[in-house]
Amino acid sequence: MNISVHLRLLSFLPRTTAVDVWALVRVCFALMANMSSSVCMETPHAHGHTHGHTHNYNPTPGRDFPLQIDSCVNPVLDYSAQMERYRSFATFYKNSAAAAAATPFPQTAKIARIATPLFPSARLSAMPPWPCDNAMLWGRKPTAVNVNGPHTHRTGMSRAEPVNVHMSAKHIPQDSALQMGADNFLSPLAAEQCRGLPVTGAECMNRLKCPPSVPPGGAGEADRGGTFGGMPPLGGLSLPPGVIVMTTLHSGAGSSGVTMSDSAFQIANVAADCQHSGSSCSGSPAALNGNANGSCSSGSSNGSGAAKRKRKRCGICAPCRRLINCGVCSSCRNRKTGHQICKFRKCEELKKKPGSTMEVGFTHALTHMLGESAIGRSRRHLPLVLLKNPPPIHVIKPDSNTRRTAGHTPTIYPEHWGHQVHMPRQRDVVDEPLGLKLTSPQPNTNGRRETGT
DNA sequence: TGGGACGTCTTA
DNA sequence: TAAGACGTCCCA
Repeated sequence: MNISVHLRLLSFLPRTTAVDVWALVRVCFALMANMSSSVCMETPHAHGHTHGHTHNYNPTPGRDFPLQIDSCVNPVLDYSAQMERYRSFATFYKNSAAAAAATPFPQTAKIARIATPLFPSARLSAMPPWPCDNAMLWGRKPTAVNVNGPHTHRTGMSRAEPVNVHMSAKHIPQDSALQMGADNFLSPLAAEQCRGLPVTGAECMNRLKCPPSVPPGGAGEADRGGTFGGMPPLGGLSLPPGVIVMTTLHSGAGSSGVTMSDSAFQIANVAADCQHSGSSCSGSPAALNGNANGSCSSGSSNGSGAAKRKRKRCGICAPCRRLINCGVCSSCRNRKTGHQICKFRKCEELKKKPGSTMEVGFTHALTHMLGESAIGRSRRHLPLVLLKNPPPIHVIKPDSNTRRTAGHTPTIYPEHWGHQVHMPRQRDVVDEPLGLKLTSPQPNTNGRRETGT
């Protein structure tokens, strides 16, 4: 589907004013910009050609609608093709893992290789196959789009060529198509705000683009099949299937608000857990870390020597929100023996030693903000918005092909894409933030054998 | 009961 | 110090 198609449709309408036409054009452009690359801003009739191609288009009702439908399907075809490409590359990486392990490879290069989108085209062009995922995190500058001119060709785009309006979308190089889609959709402001934020591009896009009036759990991203607001679910080449879009309290574009949203939610979790688990915490921020120095105790793990509870993923940090195993890191390769989560999904909080978490800083901040030790007291002392409106997690229900076997988070390999996945249960996020159950140093009950391997 | 994942120790 | 290995926890 492309703009020209809509303009063709407009040709069937009664005569409208130029202003009306371009108002509709802008609407169509806003809706379709992220879906296709076959963009030509001319109306199909009688326009002066200053560019190199001509339009031999005579709309015939009843004959042209199949063409229009075909144009609508093209993005879906591209999507399937992208998924097929991804699976092939996933297979490639999987098969070549052994060879890669045997070959000396600089660590930085290895990380870069893993962290880079698996699509070669995306690597080459710094453009992921879905425009809204990690795109902005790669520092790609969106291209300004001028849709106001009556004869605007999008030849000013960075790498896009002039595209014939009659060219089917599937004949267009995918890079160009995707680039155009993303660039049309993103504003420079959005890119700047997303850059550097510890969020995925998808989430950033939601934060930036979702209107504040969209109620959590309503007609949100999940209901639209993972597409962004304002985009039709079919053909919206936005997110790979299974990627869950997490929205936050703040729908505004302020980066500070975004950061504060996550942080505040984490604080809320900490405080909530203290009360929820029947624990009693002192007002000391250190207690909130749940480390041995804290005075937070609970019924299940008191300081007298109860079993040390494992910390759990915070569910908030970027790695936690990453849902798909890279499949190529050592943890993924040695999953059976390593028993470790993908390195890129390892919770940032779990990477830290207990007691060196960020809650201390935010606890202080919140304490100062509220004028009292809210964390050490009760949920009643938390900002009401945090209690009544925790950041919603839109969970896409897994289909029948996606098993839920893990105790924590399902492992999603690239080859599982195409099925929908879901996030760690909300209870993991809300009820058991990291560290709170840790009370005192315990003898090593886990650990390896006494004798080396 | 199977499997994901954390904690800790060992090794390079 | 990072990475790997493995016991153990935890959950469905």
